[in-house]
Amino acid sequence: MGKSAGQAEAHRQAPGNQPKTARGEATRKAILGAAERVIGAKGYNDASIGHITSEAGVAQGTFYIYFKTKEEVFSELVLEMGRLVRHTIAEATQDIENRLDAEKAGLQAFLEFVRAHPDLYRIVQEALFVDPEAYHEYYVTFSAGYCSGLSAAEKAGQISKGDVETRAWALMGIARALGEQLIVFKSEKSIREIVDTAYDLIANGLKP
Amino acid sequence: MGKSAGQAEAHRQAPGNQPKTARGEATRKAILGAAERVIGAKGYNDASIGHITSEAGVAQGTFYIYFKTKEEVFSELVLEMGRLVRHTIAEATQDIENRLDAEKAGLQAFLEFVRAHPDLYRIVQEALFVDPEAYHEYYVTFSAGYCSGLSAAEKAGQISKGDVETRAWALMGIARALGEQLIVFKSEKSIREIVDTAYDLIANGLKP
DNA sequence: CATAAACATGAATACTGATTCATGTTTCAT
DNA sequence: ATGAAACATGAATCAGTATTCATGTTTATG
Repeated sequence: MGKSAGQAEAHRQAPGNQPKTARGEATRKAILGAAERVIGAKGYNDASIGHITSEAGVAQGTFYIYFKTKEEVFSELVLEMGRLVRHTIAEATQDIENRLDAEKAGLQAFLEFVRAHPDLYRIVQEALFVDPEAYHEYYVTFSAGYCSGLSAAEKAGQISKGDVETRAWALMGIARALGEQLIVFKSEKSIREIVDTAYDLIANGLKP
Repeated sequence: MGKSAGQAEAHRQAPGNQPKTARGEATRKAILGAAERVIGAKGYNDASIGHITSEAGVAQGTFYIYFKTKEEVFSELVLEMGRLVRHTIAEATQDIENRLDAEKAGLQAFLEFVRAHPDLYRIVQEALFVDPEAYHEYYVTFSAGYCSGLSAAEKAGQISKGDVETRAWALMGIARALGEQLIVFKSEKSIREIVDTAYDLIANGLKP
């Protein structure tokens, strides 16, 4: 059907333009990286195309060769962030049999990721206002994975019974809040300490 | 020293202008209420002063009699929200001796509040980008109260030992995520169900 | 090399929306 | 009642910035 369909990753809307040479590829990457830094630092609205292109070292018009609108780079950033986080956590937990251990390793990987990419983190938060659809996709996808993991663990008797969906949201909420404490509130605690405390809460609860 | 200092509530920066008659008071309230609805619905950036004043039924210039800038109404909304939430939770938990019971009642009150005021909820989220200082104050104040509550409970042997600060953030994270699930992701679960599941997690953890 | 496609430029366009201001109207104290 | 302060108006100002476009430059390819 028609022209060859480019890479394997298919999304909604046609992107502004896929680069067709190495030069184009590099420029597009430069713009995307600049957008990540600038939007992460100043927020979506204060990050002008001018800022982004000058950070990328290209002219203003060049932006529109690769992205249809300002919102489009933003969406792409959010999507990329989602893939990256899922990949990071999956990798950190892939050969851990026990769910509780996986929970701990996953939380640690997440917090380390967040500390390493504070910009991307803020971008996801801002997506709720700039691109609600992307925000939804981010969390829904995440939640779905979480739910099936919890179901399996429940069946295997590794964790107690309980509504998996609510539990998934609660656990995501813990991770998110601890990540936020780390980067927005600049906590100086070590990730190790945080994870140990959180794990104890997740595994055993507060009961004496 | 100088003129009488108005009401008891002192904040940073001088406000645009405190009204001095009943008429002014009413107008100011109308604008604040309109701002809550409009900003809550459209977000900070898409909510223009024109929208807000027309929703309030006053002329555009009237806005600036009571608020110095657009950001100032926003700040005020965030501050108000903080007081309201704390008040709601304090009231719901005031004569509960046991910390775990208080946790449950507090979560329930919070979720009910959030469901009743979805606009105010989104506004606090957006504060991270529009007015980081107000955002900080919101969560830091909250966290401080939480920490002292947990410390006391720990000393009284009502809950197990553990770093109170991390625990406080984790618990706030649970509440926030469940609130978000409720209004942003339009969950249809009853608050009762959610609270029961979350309470079990908080009290007993996931261990089988 | 030649030539078309891809890529790059940055000035010009177009529009939005916060804030100001000169001018009324209402309220209050005397 | 009357002058001053408080309140209200909405058109005009002013600035920022997303997007377009006419014009070059580079790259791939026969």
